Amino acid sequence: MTEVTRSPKGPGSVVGRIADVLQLLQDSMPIQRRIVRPGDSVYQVGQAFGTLYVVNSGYYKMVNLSGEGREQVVGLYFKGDWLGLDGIATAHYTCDAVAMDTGEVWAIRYDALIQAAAHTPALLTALHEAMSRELTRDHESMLSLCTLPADARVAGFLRYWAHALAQRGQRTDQITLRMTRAEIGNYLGMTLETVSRALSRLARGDVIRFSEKGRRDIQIPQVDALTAFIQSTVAPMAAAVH
Amino acid sequence: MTEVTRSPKGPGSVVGRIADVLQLLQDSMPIQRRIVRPGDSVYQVGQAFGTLYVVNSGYYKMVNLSGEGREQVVGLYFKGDWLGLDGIATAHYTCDAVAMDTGEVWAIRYDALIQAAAHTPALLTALHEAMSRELTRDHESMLSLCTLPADARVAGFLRYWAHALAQRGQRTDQITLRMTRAEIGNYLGMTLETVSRALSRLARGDVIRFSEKGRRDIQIPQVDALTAFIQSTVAPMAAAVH
DNA sequence: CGTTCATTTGAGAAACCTCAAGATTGGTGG
DNA sequence: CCACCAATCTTGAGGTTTCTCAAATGAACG
Repeated sequence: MTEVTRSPKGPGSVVGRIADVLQLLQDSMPIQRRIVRPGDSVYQVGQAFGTLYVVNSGYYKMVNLSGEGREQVVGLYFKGDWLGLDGIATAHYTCDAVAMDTGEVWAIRYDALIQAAAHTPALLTALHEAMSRELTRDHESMLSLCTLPADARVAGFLRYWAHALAQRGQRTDQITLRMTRAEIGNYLGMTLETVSRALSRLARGDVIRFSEKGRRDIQIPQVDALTAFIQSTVAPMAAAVH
Repeated sequence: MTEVTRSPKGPGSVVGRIADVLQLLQDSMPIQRRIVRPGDSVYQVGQAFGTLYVVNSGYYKMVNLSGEGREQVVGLYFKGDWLGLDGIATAHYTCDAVAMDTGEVWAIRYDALIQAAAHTPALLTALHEAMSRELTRDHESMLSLCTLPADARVAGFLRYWAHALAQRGQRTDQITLRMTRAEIGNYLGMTLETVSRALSRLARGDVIRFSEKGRRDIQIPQVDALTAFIQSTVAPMAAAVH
């Protein structure tokens, strides 16, 4: 375990760990702050790699483009997440990182990071944990894509978003999605109509509620209900044991 | 197009780079060699993380298990690939790494690797490239899963396997799959019957051929035909421009 | 040389997609 | 503040892909 100055949020908490990494970077590295607006690209596919970006605020999607125009959202990113890790191997970014809201990213030169890590090993730990976390997250995405029906994937998406907010100390009973139905559908491997129908069914079953403010504000009375719903779609006969 | 066949061992070739990494590890790190047999786990989910494994020979799959028994193959690994990277973030492995054939992996203590990297920076580069490559590969998997019909995903799987062999200096016109139809289907998000039908259709269209030796030996006269097939499924009306 | 597992193929069912029409929302200019 | 426009969202009906269930064939192994 690396010994980093702990944030006031409490040692060991996820909120604290995310804040700690940002603090650590700020203290030990040359950081270039960059404000982005909705739709801005942090970096684009094909661009020469050289810098990593750590999210300080805002919401971001990573979009993979195939040669012939197929387009795929392959990841969502929040405060404390790292962008640009895909570019290390080939020295070119392989995706577009797009801001879904106004926010701030911290640009960090990869070579400078490696140098600074020589006398601040915690930097290396932070980088490796970020990459490892993303691998695990990708694997969970594949698990959802391949084993869950559409409604459960949407429920899983909401749970993931709520969990990401909770980890960052924000309330999770009411979340505001930064994505259109089409973007959600692309991320989850279904059409926008299927997303809409899935949300309607979840609302009908009282797993979620739509706020009066608009269809992108969703109330989640209890996150556990989402988990229960997902499990019910995959093992509907769990009680029938004899 | 990658030029692998021309000078398989030449400097700068992919074959050379994979061999170089193995050589580097061997020269600069304490390595523990470990022989595995088909079905053996290199490591298992939940186990405490501590060591990474680099494939020296054999074929491996990474399997993600959800709590309730859902099971998902999330990656395939060949010579030179790293196993165990998912364990860094949480200090516990999050998947099972399973050998699909007899082979040898090199066990490397993560902390020893970090220490050795202090005076051999190339070790760090190799680790980061491995993680970054896997991220990019995961993104490509998601792209396939979400945007391609079943037949094209099977074609993409064969192309991926052939490409992996070509990068390692092996012939690619005849490949022996180490996976059952059920495993392939799990990896590609479809049932074993759909895999079987897709292979039959590819054979009928002469994109592949079955060897007389058995249904797991597949001849690929030209890898480009697989690419053409994939593109034909996603843009069938490409010629109709007016 | 039988037993077991893997594979192929068919027929019907289910999930999801496509196409289409309204309804709602958010932004913009009058 | 209101009216309008463009984009987004919802819902329905019908079509397509893929899954499920089933049976037969082929391969592997003691």
